[in-house]
Amino acid sequence: MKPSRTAPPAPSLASPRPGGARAKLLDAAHVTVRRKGFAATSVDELCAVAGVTKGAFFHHFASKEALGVAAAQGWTSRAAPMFADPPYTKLADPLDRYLGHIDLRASMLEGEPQDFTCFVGTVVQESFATSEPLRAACDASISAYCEALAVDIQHAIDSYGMQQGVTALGLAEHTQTVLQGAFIMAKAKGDPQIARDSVAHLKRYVLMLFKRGES
Amino acid sequence: MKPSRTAPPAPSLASPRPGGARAKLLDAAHVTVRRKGFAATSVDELCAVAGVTKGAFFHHFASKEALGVAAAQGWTSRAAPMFADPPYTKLADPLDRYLGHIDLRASMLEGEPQDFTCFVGTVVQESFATSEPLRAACDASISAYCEALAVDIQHAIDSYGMQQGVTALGLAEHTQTVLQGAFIMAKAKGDPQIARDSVAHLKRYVLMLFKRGES
DNA sequence: TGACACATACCGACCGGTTGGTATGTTTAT
DNA sequence: ATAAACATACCAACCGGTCGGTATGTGTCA
Repeated sequence: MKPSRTAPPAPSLASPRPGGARAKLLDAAHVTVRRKGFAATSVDELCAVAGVTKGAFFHHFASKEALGVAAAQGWTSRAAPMFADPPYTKLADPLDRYLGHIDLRASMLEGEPQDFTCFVGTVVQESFATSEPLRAACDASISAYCEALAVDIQHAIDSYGMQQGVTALGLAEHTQTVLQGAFIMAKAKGDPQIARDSVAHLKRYVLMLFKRGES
Repeated sequence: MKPSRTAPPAPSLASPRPGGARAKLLDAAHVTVRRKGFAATSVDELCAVAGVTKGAFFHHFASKEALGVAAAQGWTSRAAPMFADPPYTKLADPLDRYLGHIDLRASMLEGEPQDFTCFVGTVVQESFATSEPLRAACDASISAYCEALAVDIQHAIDSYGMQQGVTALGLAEHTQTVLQGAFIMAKAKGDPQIARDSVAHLKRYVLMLFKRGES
């Protein structure tokens, strides 16, 4: 609430040093919050995981909520290379690029849920009604993902055609919906297999929509 | 942790009185936890919402975790009438019954997210790695839903046939996956429209799978 | 070059309030 | 009467956040 005492508590916007306390706290949040949730993760624990002190925490972030907002923004940048780097992005057919992305997401569903699930999906579920800044930051991250994915889908629709009522952004959002739901199912079962199965259903749907599937 | 002092703290299993403190606390948990999450909901707040005292709370539940387990079990019973009562359950065609259920779930996606989202989905996301009893109770509730839904789907498959790789239980689980994901998206956007859109995609998929849809 | 002014990064003891949980007394239905 | 159902009072641990302080740059002017 208060604008703090003498020094503004978010000064390192121009210097996101890789080994600095700020970056280490953001990493610690991505790891710890995905395992325990946001509310159940204390500032002290975040500091312990990051190997910094509480003084450093409140030097870089005005509050725990502000750390959450910054971590949500950082999650988007962390996920960005997933769209730029992989080999399937070089494919000529935009539908192949979309399908390649779905395959990539399916292949990531391995190991422990806390290692493949989504930081912003976890946070928004707890905070949507209690913290508008957190909700908005998580929404921005999810929306950025959907909009990036919608580009290839739109190109695929332009090439292959599409039935009424299906839009590129809508299909991208449905893709994200299935992934978020798959994370919850994997957490409930303690096994990522059920998540892979749902992504397989999604791929089958996409193939049928674009009339590439058979039977 | 400790097995408690003199009186066992869960004595009212044989007397689930409708107006009793136990039932009121379970209701309060369903309402409050869906809005704020499990960890962020304190025992004091639960008691205040239920209109009972802390003494009553720990008379009926050995711990906050035990309340969560009981509330997850209670969520299943609370959702049960949704499968037994509605008019579509009287339809002769099992596929119509499945589609009727999807329509019902879509029609429920209105108002504030905290009023239509899933208690066990919310809880399991926070607790899957930190409380095995909670995770198991949420898993049991979700699995019961999927198995109930799979009955009609299996009948539909028996009538209409199905391509390889698609099972009744798998499709029921995918249905649940889309719903859980839709809840998260609605929370992020603060608007249930995106959730309804995803359920529409699910229905289109089911229609195509059973070759009832066109183009 | 060097010294002064100032900003940034970080430390860790400390604070008041809240937390889940306990101990014990009182009411109520059988 | 008696046991379950509830209320009151309380506690130690932990919570997010604040505090005064230090160490290390970094720009500036002589």
